[in-house]
Amino acid sequence: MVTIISTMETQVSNGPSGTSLPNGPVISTNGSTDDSKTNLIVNYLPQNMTQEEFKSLFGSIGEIESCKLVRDKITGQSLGYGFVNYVDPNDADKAINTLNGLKLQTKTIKVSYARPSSASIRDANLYVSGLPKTMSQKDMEQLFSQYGRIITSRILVDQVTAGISRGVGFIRFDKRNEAEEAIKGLNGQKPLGAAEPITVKFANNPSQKTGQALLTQLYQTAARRYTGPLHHQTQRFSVIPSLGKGPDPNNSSNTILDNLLNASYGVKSSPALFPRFSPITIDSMTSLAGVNLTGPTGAGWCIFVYNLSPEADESVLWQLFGPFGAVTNVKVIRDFTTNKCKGFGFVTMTNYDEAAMAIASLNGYRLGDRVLQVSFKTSKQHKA
DNA sequence: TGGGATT
Repeated sequence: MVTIISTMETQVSNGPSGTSLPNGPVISTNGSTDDSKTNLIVNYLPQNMTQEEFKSLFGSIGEIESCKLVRDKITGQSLGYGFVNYVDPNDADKAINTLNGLKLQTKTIKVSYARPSSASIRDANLYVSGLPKTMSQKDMEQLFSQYGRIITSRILVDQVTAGISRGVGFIRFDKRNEAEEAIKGLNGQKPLGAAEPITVKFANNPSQKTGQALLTQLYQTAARRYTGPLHHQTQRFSVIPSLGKGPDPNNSSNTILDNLLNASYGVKSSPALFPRFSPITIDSMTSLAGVNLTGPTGAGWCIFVYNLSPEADESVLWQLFGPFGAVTNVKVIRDFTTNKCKGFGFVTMTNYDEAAMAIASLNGYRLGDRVLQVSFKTSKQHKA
């Protein structure tokens, strides 16, 4: 079996249709609301992200009218995408600008305006095989674009051959009838200069997954939850979040973090540095150091982040901690009058191993001209 | 011959 470690993909602008309108919900003459400027679709969400985490992430931008993580009807498993409808169109715009491209675990999420829901846009995804290995994603799009508007395209590439095309890809059209026309026109045809004909057919639906495949997926999801991130994940993506105003991931000043991550990511946990939560640990820590470790109090593991800049906002914390695992909440503590960050914040993570990995990796991390201090949140019981 | 975009 060949492991897919990366893919190439386009980002098609999905902007709201029509002319610009004043803020707030727009009521049309037939009574339906026009949510084209407030309703977003979010793609490539991590498989284990919950509805609550989803809402927390997008709620950090502004007031949400409604949001939904789409799940499989039968298994309840996340389908990896969801919808967020904001009250204010400005917040929808802000969400696209600040959260599109955010790295969460093994995924890079995509945030764009949702197209109006309609039967005509369903089942418009095509599976293409037999592509010449030299054909780029752009070439493929050019070939298919004569049949309609392309929403996404992707060519699968192989790890061992350093990103060489596997001759297999996907094309999603805006409309199903466009996809049908593309099949009629291109299935069994040789692209210009190609030796072999390509195969074009409708792609399988996620809900058409076999029972066996679902079991495999469930097993892998469960295994990942308990053994920590897979080693190959460090190769798929830079685990160092690329922050617009932060340090350059390619800059050598981050080599300490690089090494820490590369050393840490293949292992299950760092028990010597971060002993697992247990009553004995709490007792000894409390009595010896006058410090209480915060346990998994239903909400998860609370992490204290110190030395943030006055301009820091919630999205910085999402960007820093999101790649390490499930984050349920982030909070920047601000001065009441100036609304500037007071230099610290909190992050809540669901799983101990992921929280420990985030702390081990981000404590001492240089964010701009500041060095972060990151630890489990403690509460001083007795002042020395 | 296979990722995950329409509630």
